[in-house]
Amino acid sequence: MNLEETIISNIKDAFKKVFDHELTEDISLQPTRKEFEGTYTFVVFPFLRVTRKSPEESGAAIGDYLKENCDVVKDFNTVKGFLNLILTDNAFIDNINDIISNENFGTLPQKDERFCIEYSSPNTNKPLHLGHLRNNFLGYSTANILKANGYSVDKVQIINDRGIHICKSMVAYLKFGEGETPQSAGIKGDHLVGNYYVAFDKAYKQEIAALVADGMDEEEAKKKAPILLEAQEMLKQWEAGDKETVDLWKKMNGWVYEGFEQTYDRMGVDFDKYYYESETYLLGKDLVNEGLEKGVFYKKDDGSVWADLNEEKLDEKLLLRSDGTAVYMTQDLGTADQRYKDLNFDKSIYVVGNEQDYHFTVLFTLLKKLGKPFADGLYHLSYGMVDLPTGKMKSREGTVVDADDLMSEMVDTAREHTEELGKIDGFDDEQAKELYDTLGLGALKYFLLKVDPKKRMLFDPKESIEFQGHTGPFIQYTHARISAILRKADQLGIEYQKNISGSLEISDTEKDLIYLISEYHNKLKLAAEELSPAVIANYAYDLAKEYNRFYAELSILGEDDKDLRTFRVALSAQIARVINLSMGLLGITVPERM
RNA sequence: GGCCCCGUAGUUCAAUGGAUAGAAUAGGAGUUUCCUAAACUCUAGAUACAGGUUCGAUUCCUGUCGGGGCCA
Repeated sequence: MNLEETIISNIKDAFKKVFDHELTEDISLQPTRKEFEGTYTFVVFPFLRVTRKSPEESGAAIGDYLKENCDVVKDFNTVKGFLNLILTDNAFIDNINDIISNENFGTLPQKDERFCIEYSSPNTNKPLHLGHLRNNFLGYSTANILKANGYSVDKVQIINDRGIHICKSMVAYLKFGEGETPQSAGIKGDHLVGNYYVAFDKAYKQEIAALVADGMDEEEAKKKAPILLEAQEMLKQWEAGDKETVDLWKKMNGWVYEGFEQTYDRMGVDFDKYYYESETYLLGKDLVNEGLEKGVFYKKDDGSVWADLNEEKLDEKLLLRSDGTAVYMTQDLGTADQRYKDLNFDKSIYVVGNEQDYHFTVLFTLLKKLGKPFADGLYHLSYGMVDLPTGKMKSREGTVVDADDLMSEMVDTAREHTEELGKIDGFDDEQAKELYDTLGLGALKYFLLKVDPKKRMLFDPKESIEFQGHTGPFIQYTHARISAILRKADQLGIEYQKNISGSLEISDTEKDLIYLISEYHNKLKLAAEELSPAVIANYAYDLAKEYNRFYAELSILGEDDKDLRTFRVALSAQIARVINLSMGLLGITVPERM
């Protein structure tokens, strides 16, 4: 039982003994605000009906009981209905000792629950951009958080590798490509294919303009432009399995996948299983038939199939066109079913932008109506868009921030910054390069993960990514500082990995630090409940900030009292450990030196 | 038009219904014979508006205004 649980249990006893009342509801403690003395605060307002006394008297009665009966409570004060508990120094020492000796600290007991998490899920007609970075970092980090909570996790992505968009790139490549390859052009495959997608759009627009100039109505021109007709024809060829078309499709997608792999590698994300739409786009029709048989879907006179979701206030939804072709929803129904068969998950999380809120609400509702056993375990991790100062990113307007470019810029900035500060003494070239990667990507990941996923956020290319203040590098710097201390402590032969002994007088800042470390598991649980890496990101910042204050306030290696010196080194080591754990959950590495 | 999300310092972000709304950044003032100043300390500055529920509302409810998204 940890400190908080001990106190809660004693508070329950207090209610029993002092007020003769058995508390059935869960009670929780809050951290005491800085301006008051104490570590934990118990809010008594909600229990006044039980105590039948004033807030102050109620708090004092419980405080008296705890002071008398609870070993860890040294004293208390009450302000209005807030009971602030002051703990004994030993309580803190015991607490830090528990953590030092706990090899599994940072990992919660294994649970018998299996998660599937889908993220990234790109199209193969263009490279990854800033929005994908938020998506990937969120998905990857959330998977880490779930694993640390003791769940089994399968990371999957579904690649949108078919359809009219890829045919557009293919048509443009045939027209303008002249046999170019990523090797011959010297650019990544995903970028190369993306260029042809852009080339298609350009040619398409020119053709529309020409047709309109000849007197055609614009709407009609958009449908009749020859290059578009070619792309549509190519899609038919592809669906018919035409060898030449399929070969070209495989070749170009192969280039894209190579490019993507490089990007994922640099991002530091990975997947356990890949799904391809070309293999799943026909799934789902069986489910539609199943729905018809069960009477939850219906057929219109023209043969199209619909679901009536008016009861759920969601309108009517098309599931099969009159010609029998599927829509996205059909496919997603089939994919969900398939994935359940493959992975046997209890919970399945889709990391997809909030512009698709409606789509997923409908999807989950349909699966429930079909009586699928897994439907209740589906969850849409709906994250907000990343806005630029100019507004939303639009590929047509060239306002997309490319993922590869951005990562490179971040690493360059890290290098410039580090050189300016003259901090590369003693680094060889390879180490320096590694450090720039660590810092540049750390800054980027932290920036994108520190914000509540649900909220839209602003990315200002010029000002957003800083290396000072509430940033990844600030936390990384704290870790580097501690590492330096530990290196010296090793030289001095200080044994800081052992439990602390002796009676020590510890400062408020040190108590705050121990309190923060002891909160780690709570934060880990909270982050999993809310599927929010931001919880961890902000926690890591609080911890680093508090440590830097401690570092400035007190001398660690220079402390004369040997026991106190060992304690401070040991505390530092545990802070470094928790920083490492937290940042690891975010997919951010922390350097030993910087 | 219908539905959904969001409005917090100049700016970017915090705050399970709890105390005097926290940080960062930009602004002002300081700290280096001492463990890494990518740091620390001090200072000034915000809940869009109007009601309601509550002992207590940034948080919950209603309306208004503003921003974004989805469906046609």
